[in-house]
Amino acid sequence: MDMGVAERKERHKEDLKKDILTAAKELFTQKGFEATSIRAIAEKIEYSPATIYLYYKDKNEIVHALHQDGFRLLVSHFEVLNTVTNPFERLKAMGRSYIQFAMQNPDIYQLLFVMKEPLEHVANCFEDWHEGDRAFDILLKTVGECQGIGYFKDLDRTMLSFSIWSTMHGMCTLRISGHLGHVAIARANQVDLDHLISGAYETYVATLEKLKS
Amino acid sequence: MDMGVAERKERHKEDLKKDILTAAKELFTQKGFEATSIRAIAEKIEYSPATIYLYYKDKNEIVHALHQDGFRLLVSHFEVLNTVTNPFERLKAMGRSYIQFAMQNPDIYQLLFVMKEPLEHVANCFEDWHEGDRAFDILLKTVGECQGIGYFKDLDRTMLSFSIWSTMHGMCTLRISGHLGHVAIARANQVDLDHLISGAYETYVATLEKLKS
DNA sequence: AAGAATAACTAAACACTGTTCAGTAATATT
DNA sequence: AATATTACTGAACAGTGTTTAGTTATTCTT
Repeated sequence: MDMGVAERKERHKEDLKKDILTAAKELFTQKGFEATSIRAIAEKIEYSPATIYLYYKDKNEIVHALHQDGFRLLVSHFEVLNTVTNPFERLKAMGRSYIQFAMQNPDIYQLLFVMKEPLEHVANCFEDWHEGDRAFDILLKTVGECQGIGYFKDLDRTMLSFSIWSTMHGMCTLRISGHLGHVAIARANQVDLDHLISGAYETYVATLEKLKS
Repeated sequence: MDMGVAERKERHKEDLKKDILTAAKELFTQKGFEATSIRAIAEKIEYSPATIYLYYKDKNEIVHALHQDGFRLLVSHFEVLNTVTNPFERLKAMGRSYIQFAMQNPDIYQLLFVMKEPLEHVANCFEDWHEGDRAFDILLKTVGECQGIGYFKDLDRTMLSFSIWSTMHGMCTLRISGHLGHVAIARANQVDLDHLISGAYETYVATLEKLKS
């Protein structure tokens, strides 16, 4: 087999691998996660279900691949914020970006931060999940810089970062899972949940604002 | 059929309905949620799978029934705290209770606050979910009382309550889902995740503490 | 007490799911 | 042209939630 043909075939194989991924991503975000079957993905790319297993050993491996994509997307959201020089302003913008990311891509958000399966897959692979760590590193660094200009003076940087992340994550998951909506509707406080979320976020920001010495 | 026999049969039916529930609860907390099948529940109570559908129309209806139990358990955790007179101390204790509840009953916690299915079932039923609202009402009331003694003066009570709930929920879910562990291990900061959680919580409490005018 | 009605229960099936494996068809190498 | 390799798939396995037709067992009526 001459070199050109080998390359073409290799390219085709990688194309197909990507096709599976994009088909999966589309179905996941459309139908939701549990509702997407290997058979449905196979049908979308017009191959047999068994073929998918030649490119991904598991359904989890597919999820894991999307995982990496998702994190790259999130981190790219954050990287725009480097233009904001004031670290506290940057921290506030990060929070808003985080919420925005979760609201715009609820299924991907769940994939990254709620589902256990891809995480277990990562645990066996060691190698990656670097993307995920980088996102947290950005938060850690920003909190550190905030401390540099007088915020959060006597608080542990790591603990505070976890606490902030938890608040963001809690807001996003309560919104996505529908539990926030349920409590809100029961109270008829606020029908527009996006306003409720941003209201709660602004209130949280207000509490952080007061932590300047 | 005389009255005594009718009662006995009725009693037996309700017993069986409860037996299904306790079997389901046991399996859920043991094997996890997704891993528990109707067939497994049926085998545990030594009945046919089809019998379960005579007592519960859905798997979701079973989940929903456990839902109510779970909320009662959570609220009972909170009711002990009525002995704490200082509202801010009570709020702090509530947070700790909430975390403790989630750590001791991770599957029930997920059932109450993460899973969508039982929530959708509630949406069709209207009637209940009162238990869930009561839990949030307790938080709302406590935050209000804190404002009465000078805390959170210029903050919206409802928004702050949502924010606090989000923080608690975020900590618990990140812990339960394993995502907290993953980031922590990658940093080798803290192997004991329970210490990490309580550390993050204490840091959060410290931020709230400073919001007294 | 015998027959009709009702209630409780279940075997078996349906339409799914993820996954595996033997086997086929197409391509490349010798 | 014959062989080896690669890409792919049909069919099956073991499992899922759920439904339905049918079988017992119990109760009511005559």
